[in-house]
Amino acid sequence: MTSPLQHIQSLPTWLVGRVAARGRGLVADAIAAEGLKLMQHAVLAATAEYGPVAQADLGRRLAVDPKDMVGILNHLQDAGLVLRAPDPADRRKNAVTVTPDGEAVLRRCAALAEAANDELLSPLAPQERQQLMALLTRLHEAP
Amino acid sequence: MTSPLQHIQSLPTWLVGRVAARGRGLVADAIAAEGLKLMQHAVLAATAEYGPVAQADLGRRLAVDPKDMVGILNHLQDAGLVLRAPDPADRRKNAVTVTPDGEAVLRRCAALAEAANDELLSPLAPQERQQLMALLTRLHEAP
DNA sequence: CCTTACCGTTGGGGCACCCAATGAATTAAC
DNA sequence: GTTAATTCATTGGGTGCCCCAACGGTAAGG
Repeated sequence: MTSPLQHIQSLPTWLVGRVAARGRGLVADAIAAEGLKLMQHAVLAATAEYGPVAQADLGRRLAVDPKDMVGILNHLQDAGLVLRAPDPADRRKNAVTVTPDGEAVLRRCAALAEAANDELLSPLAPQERQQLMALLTRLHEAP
Repeated sequence: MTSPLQHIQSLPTWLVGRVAARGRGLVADAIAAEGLKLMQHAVLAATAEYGPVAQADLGRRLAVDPKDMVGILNHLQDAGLVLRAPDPADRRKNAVTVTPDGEAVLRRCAALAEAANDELLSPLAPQERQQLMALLTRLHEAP
C-alpha cells in the first residue's frame, strides 16, 4: 500500500481536479483580458443564446444561484454588455438581452477561450484530445 | 459556428471542470462521514506521510495558504487527529504529527475515497480508466 | 553584531457555491 | 372571483478555496 498522500494523489478525482483547476485558471486569465469572470462569461453567453430571457431561467440553465445571478448581471449591465428590461407579459420578470457590445465581447472571448483550451491540451495529439473528450463525456453524461 | 453557450460547453476545460466538480462532490460526501473536509483530509494525509513536519512545509507541499493551514490544523487538532508540538531544533516551527486516532481516520478515509472514485469511473471499463488516467497525467505533468 | 530571511498567526479580499426570507406579481384552486 | 400556492428578483446569511500584506518571534549570513 502506498503512503496516504501518494494514495490520494493517485486517485482519478485528484488528478482530474488538478487538470480542471489549471484549465480553469487558463480560461479565467484569458477572458480576464475582456474584463469578465468565468461565470459572467457563461451568463453572457447564455443570454446571447436564449435571447430575451428571465434571470431565473438563466439561473436554472447554468445552475447559478439567484443571489449570485443578481451580482453577475449587475456587473454585465454596468459594463454595458447586457440590458435588463421589465417583461410586459410578466411584470415579475426581467427580460435580459445582450447589447451589441456584449456580442462583440462574446466573440472575442470565444477566441480567447479556445486558445486557453489549446494550451491546456497542448501535450496531446489531436487523436488523443478526441479520446480524452470521449471519455470525459461518458463520465459526464452517463450518471 | 455554434451558439455562444454551446461553444463554451463544448470546450475541454468546461467538460473537465464538470467531471472534476462531480468527483469532488463524491469524495467530499464520502469523507464527510469521518467529519473531514477535502483539504483537511489532504493535510492529514500529508502529515502522516512526512512524519513530524512544520506547517510551512505542509503548505508548500499541498499549495495551501499559510493562513488556511492554521484553520485546517486547528480543526484536526481539536478533533484529536493531529498534534502540534514546538520543534526543539527550531523554535519557530510547529512539529505536526498524526495521532493514532488520525491514522485510523486516514485508513477509513482511504477506503471511502476509493469507493467514491470507483463511482465516478463506473461508466468506464478498466482499460478505459487507465487511458483516462494516462491522458490526464500527461496534461498534469507536461506543462 | 545586524541585516536578511523564515515561522506561525492574524488580517484583509475575491470568487464560486449553497440556503433562507422578503415583497411584488402571477397562477391555480376552490 | 376571491383565496391559496407558486414564482420572480432581491437581500441577507454562510462555507471553502485562493491570494496578498503585516506582525512578533526566531534563525542564519555577512
